[in-house]
Amino acid sequence: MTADSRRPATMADVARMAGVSVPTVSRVLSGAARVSPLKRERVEAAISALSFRPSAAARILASRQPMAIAVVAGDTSKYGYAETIRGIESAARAEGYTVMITVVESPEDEEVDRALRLVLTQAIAGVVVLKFDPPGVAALRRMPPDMPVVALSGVRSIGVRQAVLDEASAAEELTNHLLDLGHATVHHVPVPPSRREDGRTTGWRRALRAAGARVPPLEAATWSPHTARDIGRRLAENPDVSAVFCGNDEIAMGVIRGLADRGLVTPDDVSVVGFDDHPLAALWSPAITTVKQDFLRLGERGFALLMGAVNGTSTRRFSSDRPRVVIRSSTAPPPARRATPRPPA
Amino acid sequence: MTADSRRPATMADVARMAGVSVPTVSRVLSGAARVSPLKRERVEAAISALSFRPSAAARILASRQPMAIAVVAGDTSKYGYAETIRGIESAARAEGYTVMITVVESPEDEEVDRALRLVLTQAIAGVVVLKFDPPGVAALRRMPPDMPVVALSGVRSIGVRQAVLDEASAAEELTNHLLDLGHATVHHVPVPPSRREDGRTTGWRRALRAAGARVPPLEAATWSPHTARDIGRRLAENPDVSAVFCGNDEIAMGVIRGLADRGLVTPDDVSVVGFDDHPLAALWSPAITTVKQDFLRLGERGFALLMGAVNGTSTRRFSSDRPRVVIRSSTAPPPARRATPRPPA
DNA sequence: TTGAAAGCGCTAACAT
DNA sequence: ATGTTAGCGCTTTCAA
Repeated sequence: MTADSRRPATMADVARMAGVSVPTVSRVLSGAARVSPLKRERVEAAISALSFRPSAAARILASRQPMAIAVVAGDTSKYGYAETIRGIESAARAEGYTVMITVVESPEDEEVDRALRLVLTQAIAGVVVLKFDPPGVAALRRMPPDMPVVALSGVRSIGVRQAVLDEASAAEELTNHLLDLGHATVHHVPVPPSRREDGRTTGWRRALRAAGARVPPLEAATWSPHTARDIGRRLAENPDVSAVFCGNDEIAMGVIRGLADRGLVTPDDVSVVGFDDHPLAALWSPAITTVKQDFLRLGERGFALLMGAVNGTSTRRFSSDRPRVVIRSSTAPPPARRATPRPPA
Repeated sequence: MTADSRRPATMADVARMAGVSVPTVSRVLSGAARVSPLKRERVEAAISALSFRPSAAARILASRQPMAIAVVAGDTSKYGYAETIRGIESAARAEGYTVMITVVESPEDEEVDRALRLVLTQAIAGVVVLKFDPPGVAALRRMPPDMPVVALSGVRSIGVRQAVLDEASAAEELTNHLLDLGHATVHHVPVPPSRREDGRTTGWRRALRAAGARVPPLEAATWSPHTARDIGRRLAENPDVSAVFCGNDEIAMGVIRGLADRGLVTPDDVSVVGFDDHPLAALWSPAITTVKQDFLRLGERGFALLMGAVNGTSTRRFSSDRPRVVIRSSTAPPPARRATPRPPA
């Protein structure tokens, strides 16, 4: 008479126990249709007596409405990525959606397809791609055309539904801040490159060109601040360097430290700026002039765009936000004559 | 004759096009049973011609094997959390599992249940709970007993399958390092509290007691390093303070900065240690003495434990790892007489 | 090696 | 307001 207790309870079990039909149980659960108080009560009693939890797979199969979305990203734990994901998750949760995360480790087709297969094999309503790096770009390119997709990134591109942070404009403004202080030019240490030049570098170059300033060669960094420290030491040897625009705040911290290793003080000898407004940027000594990127909102905007596409409630394909320059203590006018670097220990 | 192109292709479409039965298509896809090369080839051709992607919901319904797990956490973007999640995701991906993330914002039953309902309503094989904070503890408590669960945390507790980092032992060792340098006692700024005292605080207290040192009152911090900075300024006023054990590296950075605001130099005037080995801890000035926590491996170990439970391949319920003290430049013997703090500006 | 038949547990359409 | 009837798109017996 009683259901096998090794097997999870089904709606049929609940219906039997409550003396109603299966659809009535479904109605109680969804709250969509009216059910008489008596039956509703009996159903609820049966549900908790049996610890019934509805099967997501069956629900999705019958209703064709997956209540999950996927996020595809080249990384999840670096500051900007983690914050963006947090924004997506919180917006999704507010709408009753769950977020699946899959990392794409490299831009090679094989690796991208393997990661995408994992995701596309799940029951999802759509995908948000973090197009911050080559794996993200590659993943976006290989998404099936019938899947609702939103790309999140720092530069506008064509053809995709996307939410962006206009990094180029902010980078231009930041570079101009340094030029306005009197620096003859601004050196640049970009974040590890996407295939295309990123918005930060584009904005920097645009500002220098517009000001007729010399455009110095790029210094290639990695995501590790320790590499940036080495770069800082190297920049210290170059007397032309009086201002450095770093691709993000962690790189700026490394560069400042590297300059300090050679006896150069920021901002007295060399001004340094970062990007992102990392939570520790304001705490650094000196506090770092940077650009505040609202990654949390980027994630929220991305999710909203995706929902518009999924529900057909909106045909908006684009959402842009302008990051804000935050001036702190790591920038100052260039010194009359820059200190000579202390030789390596 | 041809399938409605508005509707995604199903296995039946593929079977029809390839001139085989539906189960044969299924066999080709799963690779489980042998299929004649000819039919296999025709099936594969049909699959790509129709851009067929199998329905996850249907597969899970029929096979009862969800290829996803859920992660429940009080936060996702703070360093330890993000790294742990990264470890879970990469281990999961290697086994063909996808990871769903849901945040529990507060420990109140209502909020916890709302978040859990979201997760338990999805097709998942099991759950990993990040039991680092009160929401995590609450979530764990309210998980249904029939769901495979693994808890990840810094202290061992009973009854749950869990992977832990033995924070108490490491904290004790770290505190002893300071006592061995000659400090009369060690002040403590814990991370925001779980209901129970965390392992870091426990280890600190244990070391002081064992050494017969005075146990100073706790300084309540928040997750923000700026609060920690205020605490640093306050500690500067107290001449008894010669060594400070901070609950994590970000708090240590704040405290160091706050002490510096009052003219006190680390480690000359006051030694400061952190916890976690945040990527920026080594770059800070001075480089911070801390405890390296391998969150990435914690996540991997947690996933492995969960798989053991899900597949019944292993009955292991516990996995422990001992974090490692990393001595850098923020600790030194106490000064003969500590400098007097510079008055607030 | 292959196909036919029978579900998996739910929702939706329809009838009452 | 409620029950009956049909699927949703797969996997899994079972026969052949």
